[in-house]
Amino acid sequence: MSAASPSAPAKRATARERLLAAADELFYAEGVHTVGIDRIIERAGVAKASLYSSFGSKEELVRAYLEGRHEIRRKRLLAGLERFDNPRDRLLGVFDVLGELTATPGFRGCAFYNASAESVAAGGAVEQVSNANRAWTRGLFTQLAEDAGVADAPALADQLMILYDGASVGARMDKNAGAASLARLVATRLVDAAEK
Amino acid sequence: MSAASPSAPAKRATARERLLAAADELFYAEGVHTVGIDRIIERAGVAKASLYSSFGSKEELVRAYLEGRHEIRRKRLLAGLERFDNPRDRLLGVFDVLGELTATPGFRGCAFYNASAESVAAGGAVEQVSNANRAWTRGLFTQLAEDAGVADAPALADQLMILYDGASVGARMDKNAGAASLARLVATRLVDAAEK
DNA sequence: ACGATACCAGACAGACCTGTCTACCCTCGT
DNA sequence: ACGAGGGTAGACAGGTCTGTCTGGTATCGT
Repeated sequence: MSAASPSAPAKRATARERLLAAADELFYAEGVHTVGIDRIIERAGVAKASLYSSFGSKEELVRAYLEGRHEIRRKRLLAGLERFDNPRDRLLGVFDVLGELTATPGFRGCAFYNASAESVAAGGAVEQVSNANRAWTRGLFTQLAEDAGVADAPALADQLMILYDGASVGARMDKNAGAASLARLVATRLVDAAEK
Repeated sequence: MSAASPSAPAKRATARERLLAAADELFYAEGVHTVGIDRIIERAGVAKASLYSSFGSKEELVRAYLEGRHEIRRKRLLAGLERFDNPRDRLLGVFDVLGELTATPGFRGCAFYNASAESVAAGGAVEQVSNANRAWTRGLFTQLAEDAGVADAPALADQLMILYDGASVGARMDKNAGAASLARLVATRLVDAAEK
């Protein structure tokens, strides 16, 4: 644990990277508010001064954590959608990717909603990144719906957002990884009805 | 309970009641973790000792807060459904009641999910009450679906749960009170498909 | 009248929180 | 060779948190 990576020739990750990795794990698993600075620097094996020289404050670390989550999510979704070879499957494929995500062991719901539920500040970092993340998702649904030849793509996107959010909540609260495939089923009907 | 009228000679609410009322407002508006004991006793106009003699710990106060929310929700839903005179409208009416709720000024999402997002303890009070609340909701959907003559009522209930959760999340995160009526629209299709 | 009960006000302990600061160390690029 | 930058270790300040405890007050049933 304290030793460097066994075979990696590369230098040890920078303090900022280790900090971000530790924050990602702890914040997501236990909540932004519950996890203190000390826990993070301990896991990262980093001095407290490094945290503050890298991020400036806890809130900025939280922002960086959420921005990282957003980026990862974006990449995973886009990469996961590549396996489908037609627009309709790509649109519904969002729910397949969600299904894989909710089935992973550490799944604990949407990082943005969770952070938002804890945050006090109205226009703070959490809200900003959350809004950006949701706008991106809505845009993705809209684009995929358009590609699939749906007449009113934004309207369908709004419906799919509800299903997506609902499946995420269901998977977390009921510990039911099947929620996403159920949402996919419903989504299929909506897409069928909206197509053509 | 028709509450104490402002001019009534009735005695002041008991310390426990005022505590619970203060906890309900503050915990829901700002989060369980963010709001400290001192804030609650100040708003309730109560001594700290009264809180601890009434509830024993903050966690038990949180449990009482959520149990109160569950009870209120149960009553509002059942009362709100009485206006409908046929089973199908009652089933869909759940989304009408949700729509009214999400349109109220202080709406901040599902109290149970919010508390759960903040809580650390795996089998703690929050999880217990949340599970009971979700089980009740699922049972309500199932019963109403059965009343409406749906063949596989539990299956439809699971789908409606996703829509319900999704609308709640959408209303909170996007500050969009229209999410519930959109969910109702989708629910209508599902019910139509499931009927007979 | 009297004791029980419920309550209020606030000091206090001990833990934990964020954020700052000093002091030292190690490894680069030049 | 050497200085700068990035990093470590940890003390410290000033708050806030939960929970306990003492002591005083008001209202009730009997």
